[in-house]
Amino acid sequence: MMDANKPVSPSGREAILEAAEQLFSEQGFAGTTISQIAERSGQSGSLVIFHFKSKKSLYKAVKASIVARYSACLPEPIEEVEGLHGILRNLMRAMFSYYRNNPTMVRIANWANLEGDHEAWGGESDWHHRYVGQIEAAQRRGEIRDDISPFRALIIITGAIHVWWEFHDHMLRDLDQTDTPDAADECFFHDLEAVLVRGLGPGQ
Amino acid sequence: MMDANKPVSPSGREAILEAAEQLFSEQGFAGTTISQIAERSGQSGSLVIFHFKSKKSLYKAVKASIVARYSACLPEPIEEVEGLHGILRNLMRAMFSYYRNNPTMVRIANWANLEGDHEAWGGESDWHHRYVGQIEAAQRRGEIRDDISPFRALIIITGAIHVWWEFHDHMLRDLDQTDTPDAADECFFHDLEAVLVRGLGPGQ
DNA sequence: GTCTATATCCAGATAGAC
DNA sequence: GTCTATCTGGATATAGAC
Repeated sequence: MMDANKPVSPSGREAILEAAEQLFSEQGFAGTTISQIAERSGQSGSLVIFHFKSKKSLYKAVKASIVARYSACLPEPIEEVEGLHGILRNLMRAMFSYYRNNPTMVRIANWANLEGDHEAWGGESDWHHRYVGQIEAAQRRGEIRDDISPFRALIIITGAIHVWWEFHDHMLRDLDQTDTPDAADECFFHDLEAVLVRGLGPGQ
Repeated sequence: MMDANKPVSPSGREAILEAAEQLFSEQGFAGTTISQIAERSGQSGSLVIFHFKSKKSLYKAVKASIVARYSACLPEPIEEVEGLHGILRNLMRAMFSYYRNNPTMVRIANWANLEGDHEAWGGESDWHHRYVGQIEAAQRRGEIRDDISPFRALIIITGAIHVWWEFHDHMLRDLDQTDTPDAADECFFHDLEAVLVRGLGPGQ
């Protein structure tokens, strides 16, 4: 009789998937070996292959599982949100919590980008288009300046946040003055919002 | 008799270094093999080891050569530049041409960041501090709003440009409306500048 | 400096017993 | 499903002749 709920201690297959996700995110595909995955998951190397056929397809399974697990967390299409302030806060808050809560996904996406993997991150494109649409609508309502393309406005917003996380450690080590990482995130959020509200606002 | 000038056709060692730079930038360290480097450089695998001792140290040599070659191209400390507009254009133009002209460096730096290599890109830190200093000075002169930390202002500026290049292909494929890549770069530069000039400007 | 040959190791993957 | 044993290939690196 199958138990529909997640088991308390993960099955062998689950343990492998989890260990693989960690290791791929730390070291990338080429930098990770099946033995490492076996060791960290407490399973044997042959079991890894038994469950997933090949290293390559395990990698795909990891990505698929991430997408399945987190696509629900992607910024929701909160249609009622209006106004530059609302759109900005909504988008920024969603991205911040997204990046904060999914460190392995962020890293794997970065590896995948370098490796030339341009598929599979399915939801992302929809997500972009949805926000582009929101920005366009706000422009029509006169809430966002309309001399900037909505596509590029979105990149400016998301780019700053993306880079903040991509070089998080690097920046805190090198340049930041704040005490704790959390405080640094807060400050960045605050300053970025201030710049964007004014930079994207209407009027001249 | 040594020729001080670069030979027209690169020596074996140079050819290896060049091929290695390409391949590391395309596939990362773990994803690249000595055989590939040998093949692309037209040399033998043993020669690669002969010249560079090990794959690891060849990787270091590649990074060192990149730094040596391009550190001169880093945005210069044009002290006379004043005013938000001047600083912005100066920084943005420098970064754009930098990214555009050094694609292998950009990719290798991204690999290195994921691989956890937090040294070696020596000039970068000085470079950041210099710009932070410029922004601070402009704030004291009242040319840039002073409720934003100079450090975070720099991240907002450089972040947008960095991401633009990191996902250049991705974005052009997915979202952009312009005809040519060059035109897309132009437009992005233009829009980003417009947003930042207003977003970072003084007063309210 | 350049080659051939080779050592060594370990990766990914298979076979088959249990 | 899980194990042990094993295959095969390819990786880094060395040795030594030329």
